[in-house]
Amino acid sequence: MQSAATLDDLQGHITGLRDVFDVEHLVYHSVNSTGQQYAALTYSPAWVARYIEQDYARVDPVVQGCYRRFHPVDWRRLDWSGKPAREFMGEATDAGVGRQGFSVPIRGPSGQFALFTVSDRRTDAKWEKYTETHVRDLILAAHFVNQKALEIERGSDTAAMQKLSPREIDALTMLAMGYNRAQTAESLSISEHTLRVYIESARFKLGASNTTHAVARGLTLGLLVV
Amino acid sequence: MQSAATLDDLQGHITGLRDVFDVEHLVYHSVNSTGQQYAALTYSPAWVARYIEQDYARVDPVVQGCYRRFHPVDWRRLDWSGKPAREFMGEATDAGVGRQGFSVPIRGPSGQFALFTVSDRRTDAKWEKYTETHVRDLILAAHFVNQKALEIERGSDTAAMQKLSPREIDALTMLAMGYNRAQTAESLSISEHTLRVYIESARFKLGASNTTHAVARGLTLGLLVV
DNA sequence: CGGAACCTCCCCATTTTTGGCGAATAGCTG
DNA sequence: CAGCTATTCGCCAAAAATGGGGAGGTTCCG
Repeated sequence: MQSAATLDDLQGHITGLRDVFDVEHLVYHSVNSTGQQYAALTYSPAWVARYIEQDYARVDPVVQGCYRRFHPVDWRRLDWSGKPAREFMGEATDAGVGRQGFSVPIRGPSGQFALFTVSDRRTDAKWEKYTETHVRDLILAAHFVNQKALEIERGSDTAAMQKLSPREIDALTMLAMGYNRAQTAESLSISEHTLRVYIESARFKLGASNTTHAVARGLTLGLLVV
Repeated sequence: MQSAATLDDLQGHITGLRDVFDVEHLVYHSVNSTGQQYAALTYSPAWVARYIEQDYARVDPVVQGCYRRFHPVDWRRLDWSGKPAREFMGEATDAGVGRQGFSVPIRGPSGQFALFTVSDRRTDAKWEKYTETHVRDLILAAHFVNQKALEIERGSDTAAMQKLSPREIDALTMLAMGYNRAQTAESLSISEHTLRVYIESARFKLGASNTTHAVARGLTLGLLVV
């Protein structure tokens, strides 16, 4: 695997940027459409292991909050109410994660989602000032790091990217909008059987086992615009 | 509709930024998960009408290319081969769209996708230089404009954002991965009947007419992480 | 403490989707 | 021009999903 070397490069960027940005921790975490995820970060390995083992991503307000948000966000503006979230925060601070944090969500095609985060223990006032003056640079740094990260896996999913024919896209798009076969066929003015051919060829191209899977893959691969 | 006023604001930002960036045309175009789209741009109304009427988004290499790309991209690096693309380019240049262009794709939660574009008629050499020196500012401007754009529709889809229960997410996620009901139920260690309850309640919450629709909505709303 | 939301289990009838056969026309590309 | 892909049509039987009922337990928030 030559990806090991470049993942190290990414880690190098991360630690380098931490010093540049003068923060305690800096994290880049990415999940692509195939579920593969990798991260480069400065947290302790113990905390990372714990986080994965406990599947804390499901609880972590930073992940949950950023996943449905466009703008970069200060951790204080997230929803920390709820028992699991509060417990999580307790453990996190014990593990050395700063109480202050700022995260930039990044989205790519194929449903890729990444998070670029800085965290620290400054006081509220200082942190406020810090984020204000660094938002722009943090956004650009997030783009930069994500770019580097994408270079690691380039080739693997670009090559596998299948193209769908216009009719196949039409078909899957309507199915994704909730139409069933009969309605879709009527809308496209074709026989239901013809529609089946499209669905099946799309399924084949996408390596999907059924219609729902095909639609899901079409969406996450960015082939459909619903 | 009070959105008319703010859409004018957006248009104001666009024309303002065009002068700041010293380009012929500047375009912001956004599509959200519900299919609503709006744009603020400096192209001629005739060209815009033509574009919509002909559904050129399906052909336009800028749209198609950026939709499956993360990085900002120079138009020259896109794939202009293929008959429809070449015809489209001919019409576009006739309509006053510059031959040079640079587009920044922007993605938000809920499947939102927007495109921030500058276009001009500079020579290749000058354009090369121009983009090199302005990438950073263009990225930031794209974020800024998108932020303004999101403010227009804020409230409409934030309020409608339904939460799914953990089990509902589990269920839809596995279905999106291609598992059928039997396999999904087994994976989740529950009876198939129980699984149905989740699927149905998720369908209800999402206003979906069938499983495929529910999965599609879950994905485009950013509720599922496949 | 009481309501709300979540998780879990079951049956029957009907509708919808899928699997497995095959085949013809048109258009673009090498 | 040959070859490939896209588009379009059909039938039958099996498998899967949906609709419409009902019911008991836990957990959490106000």
